[in-house]
Amino acid sequence: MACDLNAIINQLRDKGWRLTPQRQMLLEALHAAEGHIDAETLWEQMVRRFPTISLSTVYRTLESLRDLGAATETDLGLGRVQYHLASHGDHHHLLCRQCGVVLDLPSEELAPLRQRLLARYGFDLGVNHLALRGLCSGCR
Amino acid sequence: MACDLNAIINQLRDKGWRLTPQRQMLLEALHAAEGHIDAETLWEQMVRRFPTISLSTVYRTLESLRDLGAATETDLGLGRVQYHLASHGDHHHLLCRQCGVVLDLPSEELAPLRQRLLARYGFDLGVNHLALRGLCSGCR
DNA sequence: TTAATTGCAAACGTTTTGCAATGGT
DNA sequence: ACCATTGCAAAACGTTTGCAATTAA
Repeated sequence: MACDLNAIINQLRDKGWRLTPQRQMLLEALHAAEGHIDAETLWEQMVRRFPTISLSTVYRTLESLRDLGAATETDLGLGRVQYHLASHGDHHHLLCRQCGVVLDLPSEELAPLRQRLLARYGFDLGVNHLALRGLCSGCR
Repeated sequence: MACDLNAIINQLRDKGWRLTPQRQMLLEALHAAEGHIDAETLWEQMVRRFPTISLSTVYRTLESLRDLGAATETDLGLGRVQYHLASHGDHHHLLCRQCGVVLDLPSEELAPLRQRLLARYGFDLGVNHLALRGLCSGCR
């Protein structure tokens, strides 16, 4: 909610961020998305209320949010890279190859796999961003 | 080996495929790659022996091999989509976010996770193509 | 005041497409 | 001979960048 966003904004300000109307609106739209959203869709939503905002500003703002740790970037292998607020927490994605729906999967669900990959392959699986493709319950 | 490739070629021919020199060479190069390779790298290898081959032919041939089930397409979230022969078998990919190395992971390693996702989310995880990002043993 | 940020337009890298010419079957 | 396939050039796509103008601090 609002307090959530204000906390994020204050953190960003502490890191020297300038809060422009464009950035404020982008944060609101990103928060309202309540999940992953791509740069162009975000821009389409913002341009309705702020007709002069440019797509490059959206891209640059998302990049900067990512660098500051406030947003997370996920390439699900669809055409466009997805973003969400880091405050949404670590999670992976279940991606239906039929209908395209994207479900969030809590990080903990992959704990056993992480342990196994570490023990057997010395591979330290990331706790975020994974795109697991398959068929959702509706499409099976 | 050769018999492997010939079997594939015969299968494709049965489906009405025309075996052009370009296609034969692409299949050889794809086989020689012994793993994932992207369209442009494939083209760079082929153009040395066949200077007039075009990149669009490589793309179109890979697309057609994919549609016929002879090749598998994997978007690892790197810039370029990767391909390998379907005869290489089902497997997933461990992708190091540091050094970029890609390790193959047998499908069976994900069997427990598949069962769990099916039971808990009704989600039928695919047996192929998964890109699991993390850190390889060398980079940890 | 001044350095960060913006909008625009142009560039980028990968992939796709239209079309006339070529070549397997 | 026929139609799938090819090479070329151009377009499409998502994304990044250079630059002069603007603006939050």
